[in-house]
Amino acid sequence: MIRARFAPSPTGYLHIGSARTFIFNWLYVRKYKGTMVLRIDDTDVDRNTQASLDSIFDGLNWLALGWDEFYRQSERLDMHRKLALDLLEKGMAYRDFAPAASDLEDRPHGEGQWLFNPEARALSKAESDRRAAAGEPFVIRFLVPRDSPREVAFTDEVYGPQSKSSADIEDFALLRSNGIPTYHLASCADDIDLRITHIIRGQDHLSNTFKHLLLFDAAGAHRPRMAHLPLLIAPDGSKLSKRKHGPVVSVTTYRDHGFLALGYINFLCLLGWSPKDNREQMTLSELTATFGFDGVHRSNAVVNFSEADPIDPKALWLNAQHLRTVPIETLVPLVTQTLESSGLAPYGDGAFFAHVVDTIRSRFSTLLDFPSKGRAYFADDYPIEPAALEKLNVPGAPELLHELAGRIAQNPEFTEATVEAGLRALAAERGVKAGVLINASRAALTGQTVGPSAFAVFVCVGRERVVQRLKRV
RNA sequence: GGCGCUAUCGUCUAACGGUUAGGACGGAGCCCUCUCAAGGCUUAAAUAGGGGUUCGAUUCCCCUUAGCGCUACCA
Repeated sequence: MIRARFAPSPTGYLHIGSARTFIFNWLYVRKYKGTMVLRIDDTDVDRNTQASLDSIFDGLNWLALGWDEFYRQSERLDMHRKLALDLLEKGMAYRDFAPAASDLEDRPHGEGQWLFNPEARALSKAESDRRAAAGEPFVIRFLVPRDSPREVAFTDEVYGPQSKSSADIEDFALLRSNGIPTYHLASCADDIDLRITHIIRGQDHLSNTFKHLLLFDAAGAHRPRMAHLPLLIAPDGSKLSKRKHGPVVSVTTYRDHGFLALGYINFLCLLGWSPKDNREQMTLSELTATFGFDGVHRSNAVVNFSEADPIDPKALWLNAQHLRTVPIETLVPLVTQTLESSGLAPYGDGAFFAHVVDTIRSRFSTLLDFPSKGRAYFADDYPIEPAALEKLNVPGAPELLHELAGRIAQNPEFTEATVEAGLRALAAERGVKAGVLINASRAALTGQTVGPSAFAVFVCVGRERVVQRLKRV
């Protein structure tokens, strides 16, 4: 039974790379009918914020993939501490009474010096106990085997065989002097306790894995399988960061730009993973069925955004593909919601509205296009574009449109076919090219020169409004 | 500095030693057409550099270069 976890820390909003990590975990778990654990890694009390936590849920809820179990590390600190204390007791960890390096420059960079503090390691148990009892602050460090260095090795599901000499691993901290566990301790203790079988996370943790393996071994626990994912980076090759790149890296940016969750998920999956058969647009079940570590890359992928456009063009294209292919009943509520947040509302009954959405979606890319480009279908106060005005200002056009309005009002039938027949007949009678009248109609009905077939537009605008709009030209 | 990871069109990627190095986005052009999309067709665009191994390297090995990660009492 597979158990995987997504473990964000609430120290910034949910960013695009984290979202992809979550998605890959989810896909893998669903594929093998396992359990998805969401765990909030909130051990850094100074940097945790409620806003970050909200942002994580905001993003995750929008993705709507869900999870099976939920935990917060801050509620499990005693269990983490117990592991550190056990290791101390067994002599696999030691107290370091040296004060924390306050800034980067203070950190030892000399030959071999960065690995550990020899004095602290050499401290006798009695002396260590005495100083601790006297109330002197200390940090508990893992005692990395150093006298007889050994190779710490594992096979990463993505990066293959990995190995590092324990001589190159520093005595990392387990428990801070304030009693709060570090990330390494909390993460491993929880992974053990939650019986995590697969750790799927960013490649930035690849080097940390050696430390974690040492911890798993020391605790006498089973090592989970490891799968590291290539990082998502900015066009200039730098790491995605809030400070440097702003909200473009936030998941909610895509939501707020009118993306379908599926479009976004699909796009993210194609960053660092490939189904290898040239498929691009895929449904969630196709992704679930196809996903595997063998298709995951080892090199970082660039999210192609710019200051002018925060959205990767390929993401936009993919979203457009999904926008025109998702089941219409899935799309209708989303469009309704989008219209409502723009102060608009569906026009006509459910079936009519669905027909309109279905007709106009084929040239839209995001949900935001419905209230903007599609405004004329849901409101009477739509703007008339200059190009549309030109179509209306063709000599004789207004009279023809008025006449057309009259005939449509007279005709009991109102379908694409009847409208087309009527319009073409009128054009023929007056010796005008049908195209002129068609284009003028679209301009009058939508204020735009672009859009669906004009006859489809007539039907989507609806008879009443068609007559109104043609007459007021 | 140490350790680790990575390197194919501008971007996402395919090619598990033998291909005219393929697809997609974006760009350019054409077709279709009542407009605009969509769709179809065409086109420009890549194996970081240098050594090996091999009959033959994008592919395997080494070096260089570049990028990234870890090297915190951050995660």
